[in-house]
Amino acid sequence: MASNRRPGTAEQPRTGTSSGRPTSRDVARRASVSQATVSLVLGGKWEGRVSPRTAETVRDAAQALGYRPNLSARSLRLGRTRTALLVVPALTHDYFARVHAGASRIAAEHDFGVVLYPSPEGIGPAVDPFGSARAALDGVIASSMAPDALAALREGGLPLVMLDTDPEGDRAVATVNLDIADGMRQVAGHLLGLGHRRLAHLAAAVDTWTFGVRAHSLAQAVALEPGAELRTEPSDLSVEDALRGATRALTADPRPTAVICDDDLLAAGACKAARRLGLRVPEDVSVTGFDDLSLATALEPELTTVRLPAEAVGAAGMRALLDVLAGREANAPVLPVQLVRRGSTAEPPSES
Amino acid sequence: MASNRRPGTAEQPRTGTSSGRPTSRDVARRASVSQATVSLVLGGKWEGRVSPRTAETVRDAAQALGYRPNLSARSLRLGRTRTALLVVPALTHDYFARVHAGASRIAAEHDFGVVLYPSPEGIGPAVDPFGSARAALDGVIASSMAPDALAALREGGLPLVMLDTDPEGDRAVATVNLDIADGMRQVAGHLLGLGHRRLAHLAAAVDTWTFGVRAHSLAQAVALEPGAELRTEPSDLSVEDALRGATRALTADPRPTAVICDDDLLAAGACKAARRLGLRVPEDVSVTGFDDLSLATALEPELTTVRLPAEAVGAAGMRALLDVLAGREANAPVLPVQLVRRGSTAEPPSES
DNA sequence: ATGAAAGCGCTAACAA
DNA sequence: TTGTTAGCGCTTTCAT
Repeated sequence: MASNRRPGTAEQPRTGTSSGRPTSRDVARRASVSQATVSLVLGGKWEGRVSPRTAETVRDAAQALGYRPNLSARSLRLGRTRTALLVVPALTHDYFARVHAGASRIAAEHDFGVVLYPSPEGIGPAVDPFGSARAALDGVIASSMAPDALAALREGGLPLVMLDTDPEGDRAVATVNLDIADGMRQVAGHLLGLGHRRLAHLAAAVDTWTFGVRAHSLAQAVALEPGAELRTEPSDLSVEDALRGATRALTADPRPTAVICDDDLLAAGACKAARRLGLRVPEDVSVTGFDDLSLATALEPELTTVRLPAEAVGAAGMRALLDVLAGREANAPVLPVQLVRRGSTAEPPSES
Repeated sequence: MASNRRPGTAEQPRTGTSSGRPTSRDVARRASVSQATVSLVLGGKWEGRVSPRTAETVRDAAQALGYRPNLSARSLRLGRTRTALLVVPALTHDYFARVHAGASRIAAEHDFGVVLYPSPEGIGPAVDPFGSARAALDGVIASSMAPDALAALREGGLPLVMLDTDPEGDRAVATVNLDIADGMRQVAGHLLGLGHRRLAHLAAAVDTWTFGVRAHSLAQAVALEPGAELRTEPSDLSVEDALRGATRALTADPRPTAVICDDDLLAAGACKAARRLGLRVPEDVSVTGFDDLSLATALEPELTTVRLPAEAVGAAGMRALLDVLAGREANAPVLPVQLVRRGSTAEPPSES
C-alpha cells in the first residue's frame, strides 16, 4: 500500500486541531455534520436542503476555525477558476491602470479575479503570458496590443476579448473599442476652428491599431480643410523622445502653430520643447494631447486632450468576457470619446 | 455507485481526442507510458530515471497535444501555488507600478506569479483582499499601507512581507524599507545649502509610516539650522488639492522661498500654484518633489526630487518572501535613496 | 434533511 | 527504467 507524504488525516482526534489550514472536513467534524453539508451551507445553496439550525452550526464552526476554502481544490473540481488574465503593454501608463481598475471592479462584482500581465516590451514578446501568469485562467482580455503579441495570446485556447484593437482580422470573441477616429476629428476640428492651418503631428512610433487610426483620421480631417497642411514627426512613447521630436517640428520653417500629439506623454514633451525654444503655450503654439492622463492636469497650462473612458473600457471588456463564459452573446461596444478643452490651445498668433 | 457529472473518462478510445483540454493522462496514452512518467519528464526530474528515448517520446506527445498542465491540480497536490499577492494603495501612482515590476521580475525568475490587489481607497478598506484576489496564495507583500489596512492582511495566516512600512510593532516576516529619513535630510540640506531659510512643507495628509517619517525628518533637519523656519501645509495626494495647499503656503507673509513636497504629484501642484501666482520656478520659489515619478521629468522645469528605487524595493520584497517560503532567513534591507538635482530648485531670490 | 462516495488532474512514494 | 496507487480539498449526485 503506497503511503503518501501525508499519511492520511484519518487518525486525527475530533479536536480538529490539524496541522495546516483548516479544511472543509475540519469544519464538518467540528459541526458534527458531513462535508457535503458544509459545502452546501458555505456555498449558499442550502435553502430547503439543510435545516437553518444546522446551517447556523456550520457557519459558526467555519468562523471559529477561520476556515477559508482552498481555491485550487475548488477550481480543480469545478473546472473553472473565475480568473481572467488582463494583458497590457505597460502599467506605468495610467490609461492601463484605469483599464485594470474597470475590469477589476466588474470582476469583483461577479466574484471573479483579474491577474495582470504587463507584456514585457524590452525583454521581447516571446515570453509566455500563460506560464508567467502562473494562474489557472478562464479567459483573457488584451488591451492595445500589437498584432504579433496577440498571436501568442490566441494560442492559449481561451476566450480572448480585445480592447482598443483592430476589430478586423483577428477573431476574438469580442472587441471593445474606442471611437479614436472621432476623437482625432474633434481635435482637428477644434484647432482648425481656432484658425490653425500649419499643423504638426507628433506621432507615436508604435505599430498598433490605435495609433494607426489616430494618424489616418487626423490626416483625413486636415485634408478636408483647404489651405491646411500637416507634417508628421515620429516619436517614441516617452517624454524624452517627444522633446526631441517636437523640437524638430517646432524649428521647421515655417513653424507650425499647433502640435497634435498622439498621447499626453508626447504632449508633455512638446510643451517642454516649446518652452525651451522660448515659445509660450498656448500663445505662440498650441499643443494637444490624447488620453487625458492625470498628467494632463498636472501640467501648467493644462492640456487640451481627448478623454478616453479607460475605466469603462476595462469594465466593458470584463463584461464581454463574462458574457462569453456564461454562453451569452457578448456585445462589443464602441465607446465615445470626448475632447476636453483646457489651457494648452488657443488661436494661433496673429501674424503667423 | 454515485456517478458524477462527468461519467469517468475510462471508456474513451485510445485515440485520446477527449473533449476538453488534454490532461497528463492523454499525453501518457499517446506516448504509451504511465502518467507518472509524463509527470517526471515534463517536471524536468527524469534524468537517471527515464530513458532519454522515452522522455523524447513524452515531450513529442505533449507538444502534439498542446498539453498544458492544470495549475489548479498541481497546486492542490503540492499544497503551494507559487503565487504571491501584492497589495498596493493605488496603481495609478507609478511608484507602485514599478514596485510591481520589480516584484514580478524576481517572481518570474523563480517561476512564481504575482497577483495585484490595489487596495480600494474610496470603497473603504473593509474589502477582503484574499477573497477578491480569488487566487490561492503562498504569501503576501504589502506596500506603504496604513496600519489598519495591514491588520486585515495579517489575518490571512500567510507570510507577510511589508514594504515601506513601520518596521516596529507589526510582526511581518520581513520589512523592506527605504531610507526615507535620509532622503528628506538630503532635500533639506540641499535647500539650506542654497540659502533658503523660509521653508514650506506641503505634507501629504495620509496616515502612513512613510509620510510620518518625511515630516519628522524634515522638521528635525530644519530645526538644526539656526534661523531656518518651517511651516507645514497639509494636502491630499492629488495635484488639485496640492494646488490649493501650495497657494495657501505661497500667499503667506512672509512668503516661503521653497516648497518641499512629500510627493512629485504635490510638487506638480505646487508648480502650478506658483505659476498662477505669477511666480517663476525656480527663480522666485524653489520646489522639490519626492519619489522621482515619470512626472518629475515631464514637467518644465524638471523637478528636483528624491529618487526611490521602486523596482529594487519590489524585487527585495519578493526575494524576502521567497526566502521565507523556502525556510531561509529573510534579510530586510534598508535601501538608500538619492536626491536628484534638477531645474526646480535654485538660490532664493536675493532680497528675500 | 443529511451522509456516503466519487473524482477533478496532478505528483510522489513505493513496487516491480 | 517504468507502472501502480493514493490522495491533495472540494462539489455534486445519489441514497438514505
